[in-house]
Amino acid sequence: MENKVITRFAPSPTGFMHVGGIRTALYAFLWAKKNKGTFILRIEDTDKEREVEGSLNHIIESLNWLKINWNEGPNIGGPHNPYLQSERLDLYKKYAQILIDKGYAYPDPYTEEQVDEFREKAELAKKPFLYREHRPAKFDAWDGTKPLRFKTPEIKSYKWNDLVYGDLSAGPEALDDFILIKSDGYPTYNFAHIVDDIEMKVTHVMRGQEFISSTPKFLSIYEALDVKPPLFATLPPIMAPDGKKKLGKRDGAKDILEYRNEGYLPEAIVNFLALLGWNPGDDREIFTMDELVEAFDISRIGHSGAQMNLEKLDWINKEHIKRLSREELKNNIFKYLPDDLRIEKIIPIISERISKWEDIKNMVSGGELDLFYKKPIFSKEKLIYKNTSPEKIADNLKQAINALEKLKEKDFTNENIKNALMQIADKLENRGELLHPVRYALSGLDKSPDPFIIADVLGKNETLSRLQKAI
RNA sequence: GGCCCUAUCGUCUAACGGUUAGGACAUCGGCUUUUCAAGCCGGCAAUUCGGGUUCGAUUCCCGGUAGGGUCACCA
Repeated sequence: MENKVITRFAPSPTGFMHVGGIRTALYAFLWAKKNKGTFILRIEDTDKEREVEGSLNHIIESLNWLKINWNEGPNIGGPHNPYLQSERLDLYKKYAQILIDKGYAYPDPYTEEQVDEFREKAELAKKPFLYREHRPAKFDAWDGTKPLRFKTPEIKSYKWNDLVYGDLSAGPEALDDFILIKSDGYPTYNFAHIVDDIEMKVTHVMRGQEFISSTPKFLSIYEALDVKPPLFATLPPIMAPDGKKKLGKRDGAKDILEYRNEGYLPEAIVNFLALLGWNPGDDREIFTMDELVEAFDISRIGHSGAQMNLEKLDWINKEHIKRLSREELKNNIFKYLPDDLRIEKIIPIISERISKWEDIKNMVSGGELDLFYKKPIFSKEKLIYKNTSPEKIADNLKQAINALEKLKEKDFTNENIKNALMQIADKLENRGELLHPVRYALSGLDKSPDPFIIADVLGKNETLSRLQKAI
């Protein structure tokens, strides 16, 4: 099993998850699954300043909801315990010592203020800030109170291969003596993630485009440690709705769990995000998770940023709703109804009209379902179909009542009602002379489901009573 | 400012030198029909610009333009 694929998703617990992070997690997950490999969840909690309480649970809940399941990680453990970086500090110290021994790390002698000054100077001169230009001539021993910096072995240009972007390169200004261990004893991302990826034997690293420019730093660390780097797969950014910049929390990137609250199916979110930056190479658009695993391929990940398209998400969600079993539909729908007495009959009305569960709320209060929960209020004028006379309409309604009365209670079904009414309607000049007033009498709405299903749902008594009232 | 990445319908994208530039969402129109929704059929709609290379460029190269990223004791 030397070639086993191992991927990881390594969020920091600094708040909720949004689509960007989820998509990265999804791709790493899909790639591991496709190759029957391992998907690791690792928590990069090395910045205690930015840490947000409850984030870890939130991350776990979000991924669980979407069924992006990890083989190793917090709360389930694994061969590389623990999976919280804050609990792996000894390991980073060990690797830091290796670098110190090799002469590739040294304590930063400056104060933070001094470094800030260097930075401001560089900014003023419109030059990139490079700490290494201020690298001290000789180094003290590291006592742990100062930040430990990497001593870049060789300042050069890097070229490397990326599974998505192909050949990438960066100039020497991408290389610097960055901090390995902070003065608080915690490692930086730049260092910790490399140590962990080595220890956890990660084979494919997937992450956003924003890391391209720091890849030379990572490569120089791998070189200094004399370890072969993993394969890199860089993901294109997800853009804010205006398409102008990378989507971030500030641009309205939502907590992924909000989509759950609004009534999106996890399968739809996964499907949507999979297609945002990747395509299967054919015309398929609707995928289950298993189908995604099957179809996914790194080589078909795109290079350019993609904008969130909520309308498409609605459509995808709708398609997934269509594919639900009756039982699954019922389980999702009943929560939104005032009572579940009529749920069996109402399901078809709902399922073809909504794109997400939350839409049912609007159907119940003031929408197409309202008529089942209270008596309709209707106007005489609207009962009239086009130019038909009121007398004629009343007569038609009477015929309808007569026909429906003949139906036994248990035969009072959508189909039988339709047959009975259509028989009358077909004799008229216009079916609408009967069907419109019936529909309107039953619903009191300009827009509603068809009269047959309404009558079916209402039942015989209520149907006749409403028709009688209309006359 | 340096370095890096990107550029096909409004949006997501396909076409990896030769296609009437394809699909999907959205939109518009028609059919169906008692209204709405759904469904079916159809329309509109794109290769950022300028140079090359080539018999031939959406596709390869160079440049412009535009957008994005990055230059932290954040990840």
